[in-house]
Amino acid sequence: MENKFLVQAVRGMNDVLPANIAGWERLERVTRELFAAYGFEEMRLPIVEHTSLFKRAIGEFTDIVEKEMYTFTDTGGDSLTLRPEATAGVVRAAITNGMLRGARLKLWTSGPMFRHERPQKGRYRQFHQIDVESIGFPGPDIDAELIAMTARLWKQLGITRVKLKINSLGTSEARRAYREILVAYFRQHQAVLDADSLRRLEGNPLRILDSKNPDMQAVISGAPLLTDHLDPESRDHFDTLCAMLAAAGIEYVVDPRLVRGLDYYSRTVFEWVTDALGAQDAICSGGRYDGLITQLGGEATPAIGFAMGVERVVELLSQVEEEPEPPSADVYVVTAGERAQRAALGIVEGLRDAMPDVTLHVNLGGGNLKKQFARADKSGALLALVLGDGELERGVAALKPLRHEAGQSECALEDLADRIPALLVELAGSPEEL
RNA sequence: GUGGACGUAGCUCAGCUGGUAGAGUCCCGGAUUGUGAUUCCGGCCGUCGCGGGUUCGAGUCCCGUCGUCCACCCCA
Repeated sequence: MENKFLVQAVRGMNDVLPANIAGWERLERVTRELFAAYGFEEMRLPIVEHTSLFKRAIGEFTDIVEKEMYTFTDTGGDSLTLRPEATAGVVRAAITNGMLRGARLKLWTSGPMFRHERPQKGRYRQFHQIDVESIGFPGPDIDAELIAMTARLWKQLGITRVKLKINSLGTSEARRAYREILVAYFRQHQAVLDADSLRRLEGNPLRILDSKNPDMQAVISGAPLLTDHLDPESRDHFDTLCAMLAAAGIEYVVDPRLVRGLDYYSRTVFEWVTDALGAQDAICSGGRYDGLITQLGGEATPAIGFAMGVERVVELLSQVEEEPEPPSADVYVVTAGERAQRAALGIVEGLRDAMPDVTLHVNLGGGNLKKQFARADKSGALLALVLGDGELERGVAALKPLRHEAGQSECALEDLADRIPALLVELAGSPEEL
């Protein structure tokens, strides 16, 4: 408090504290197992890449590149950037490690991403993504499988307030042609466009379509649809994807206005949204990027991927389930007397060897017995193990149940490793309120 | 980047129209010097986010700034 202006977290960069870690660990565990079951392999990538990688992959005129990247010059004079997303790095790694020839890669990675945005709920400057990429599969079968895998993930996590939106952006040629038609349309109605839309008319006219401004809805609903201007191959690709999703029983809505803010997407795009998180409602989204790899200098390879916002999914998780009790100790060891205190570590190490599954918390930092028992109680332990000078002289220790009326008993030191696990099973079976 | 709300003890909060701060909880000690959670008694903890202004006097009013939250924007 006194050094507040000196010791301060960087804006938009959060600590995840022990009280909140459960959801993170659960999401990490479930995704790890699920991805392995679908044949995806983990890779770990640098957080920093050359700035030019993101400029070329994401697009020079996107918001991310224009105003959100953490870019700096290192002491060698290179322009480097803290990754704002994961796909560019995965593709770069596939190229530079010679993984592309005849590639059929199923990869996933995770970690922090960085974007300099104004923080709000579900949007932070350092945030975490779990990212999945399939490289070398033309689809649409892999498109459907990826989406099915995400649907299964929500099911396994117990998340229900989500909806799947899909769309096709067509090939980059088709998109370019559509873009001209769209710009022509909006220019005819330029008088009713708001300031944001006028700005986007030059840079990224497709984004005008998902404006939230109520006054814009009339113009937008009258705009020509990308869906009506797809090239025949993309049309087939998308129709087959829809049929496969339907056959798999996965609910979706086709949203012709679903466009992405990154330039590399082509054909299939999808987004899982929720109504439970406020304005930052996209929890998982991605799409196909068939042209990106050649654009970055690799041999032509089709690919599709998605990223999930960890903070957002964890927030959803915390809404659907009680925060689990923090892990508590089985046994709390208290000591009485100087000799017992010195002997305690050795005795406990021996017990850890003999009963590795029992969690033993040893009282640290001294304190009288009153104090030690108060700590034992707060630790949640079922049992207190009392090592006192008097007991040790007789070769015994005292065992006191902390959640039961059952009285304290003595046990020979050499029998503790047998007696404690048996007692814990007994005590765990019938917890009483004291 | 734009707009709005809010910053008081470690935590949760109260402080009416300006008269220099309070509760609960937590923590510590005692009643019980080898036995916890309940009870009772006592104690510690604040430059009222920070800086400036108005005033005899500012937690309270004004300005600036930093931070948090929400929305726009953006997106995972």
